[in-house]
Amino acid sequence: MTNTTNSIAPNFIKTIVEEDLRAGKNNGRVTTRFPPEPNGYLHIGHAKSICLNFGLAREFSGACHLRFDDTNPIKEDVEYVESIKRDVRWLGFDWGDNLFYASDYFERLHDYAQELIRRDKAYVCSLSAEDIRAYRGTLTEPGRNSPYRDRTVEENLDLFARMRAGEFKDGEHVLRAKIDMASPNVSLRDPVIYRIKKAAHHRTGDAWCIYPMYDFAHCLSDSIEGITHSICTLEFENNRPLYHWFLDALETPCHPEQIEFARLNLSYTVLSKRKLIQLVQDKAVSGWDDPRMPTITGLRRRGVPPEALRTFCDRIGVARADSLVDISMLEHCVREVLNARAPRVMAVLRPLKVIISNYPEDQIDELEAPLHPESPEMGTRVLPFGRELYIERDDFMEEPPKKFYRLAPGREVRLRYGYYITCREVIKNSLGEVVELHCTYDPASRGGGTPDGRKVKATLHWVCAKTAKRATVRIYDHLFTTPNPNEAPEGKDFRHNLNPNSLEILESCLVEPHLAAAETGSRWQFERLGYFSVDPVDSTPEELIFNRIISLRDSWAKVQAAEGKKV
RNA sequence: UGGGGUGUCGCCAAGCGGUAAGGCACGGGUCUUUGGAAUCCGCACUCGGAGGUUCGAAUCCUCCCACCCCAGCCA
Repeated sequence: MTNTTNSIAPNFIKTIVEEDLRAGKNNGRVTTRFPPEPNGYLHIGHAKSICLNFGLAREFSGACHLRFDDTNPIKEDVEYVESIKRDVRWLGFDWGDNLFYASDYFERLHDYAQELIRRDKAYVCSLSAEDIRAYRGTLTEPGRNSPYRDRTVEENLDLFARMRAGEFKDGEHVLRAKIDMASPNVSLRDPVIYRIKKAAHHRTGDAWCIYPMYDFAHCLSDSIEGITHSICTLEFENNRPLYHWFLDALETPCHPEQIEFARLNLSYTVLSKRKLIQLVQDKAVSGWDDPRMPTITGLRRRGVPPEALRTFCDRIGVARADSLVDISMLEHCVREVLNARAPRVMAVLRPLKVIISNYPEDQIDELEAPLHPESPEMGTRVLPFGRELYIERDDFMEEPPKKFYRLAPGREVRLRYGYYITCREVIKNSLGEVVELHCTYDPASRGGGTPDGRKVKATLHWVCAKTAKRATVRIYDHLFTTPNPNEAPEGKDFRHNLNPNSLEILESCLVEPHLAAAETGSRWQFERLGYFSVDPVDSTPEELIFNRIISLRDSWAKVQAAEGKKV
């Protein structure tokens, strides 16, 4: 079940940490960091990294820093830093006092850059962006040295100072590390480490007009913070030699180890900030917190409990092979925690009126029903029963196929925690549509049992017409129709695979009165249907709006699908 | 076609020379006042392929194949 041992599942990174500890490395200290760039909202792929980094720190009594990698002011914004902090906290992790920003190190980073110049390991290059690209060579051909590569230390120092002073326009000069233009690893071909960007930074304002690049800032920030294990995703593997090059070229507080793992891919969705931001901008979704989004904020609004995300991250493991995790794995984790915790109530999404013809006109029977049959300590609620009820349209069929064992003409079923009813008459409108059922009930079956012990095949959920409350229910489906949305036909992109039916809004739902007091964000199981939560943004006590978090497993749907296939 | 990686069940993933864990999915049984839950059973003679080393190989060696990453003044 749930991982209560406070330890993360074994994986190769944990093994490395354990070996380092055994070898006495870093004086037995473990310090990790989660280093997001504040240029978008966090998604479930980040949750994997958060659980790994914070989980490691927790397990080995170390620390995990939250550090914003804010070296590109053009893309970044405080809105994102606030959302990231909120999401990490919501996931259940605490960075304590260890909240940092790469921008806090700008002065020190600048000093390191000057030192690199003094050691003749960096130079100011005045090639245009296009020329730098041309000089870099290709994957199969080496690059050529920049004509500015041999500037003197003094000249470089002077030029770099003037870059900082704002004497040049964007792109006029850059500072480059002097490494090897012939390296088969392209990232070592004199990478740019500082560029001029006359842009206001969300934290440093206009104090700077030169900003460090990732490769330079990241390893040094790690070192400044005393990080022991710098965990990142596989696409940074080519940058690892560079990570070490800077730390070896300078005198730094410590030399962390960079370890890469495979990023998460989830079926039927996309996990890339670029693509997610596109969905938001295109208005394909209502925003970053649209309950269909794989963002942390979207999942939270949907009603997914943070614990489900944690167990999910634990179960998918951490490895180096590219993979596409089946979304059913996530769905299983969500159902697992909700099954244990969500109180049970009844709601009818597509109502069909039922008249109990032998039930007294104005009588309301107040039944008592458990909020969770397997956890009696969760208490009970009062369930009113009257002459006029509503059941789910799908629970009645005039001409039932063999495997359908719900209500049908002449058939007897149980109303959950209510009575046994038998369908006597089907009322239709002029179009031939079923609009009402006349049934009779067995007064001896109150509560759902019967003295003679006779069995019924089905138990239906229902709601009492007189006391039910109207509600809107939003049914969510996968955002994309294909397991890997990135595989689109020629000339199309991932948006081609968007599911046009990912949201269905049902506005004439009826819920039992107990739900009238449902709190914002509270999660419920609507019996036989699924788990639902009160939408934190749009729901009001007068106008209840529920989000379907996830359906219940539905073996009847499987039967139908199988029958459909046979035909 | 340079360099760096990865290939174990439909999907994740353990395994690190001693004869293939676990989870999801799937199929079946039991139980059931949710066609839910719970529970039981089944589900890789085989580890990308071909050779080789060894008493013994998913694990070691050789070659081959497939896929991913890298040519931002993004991270």
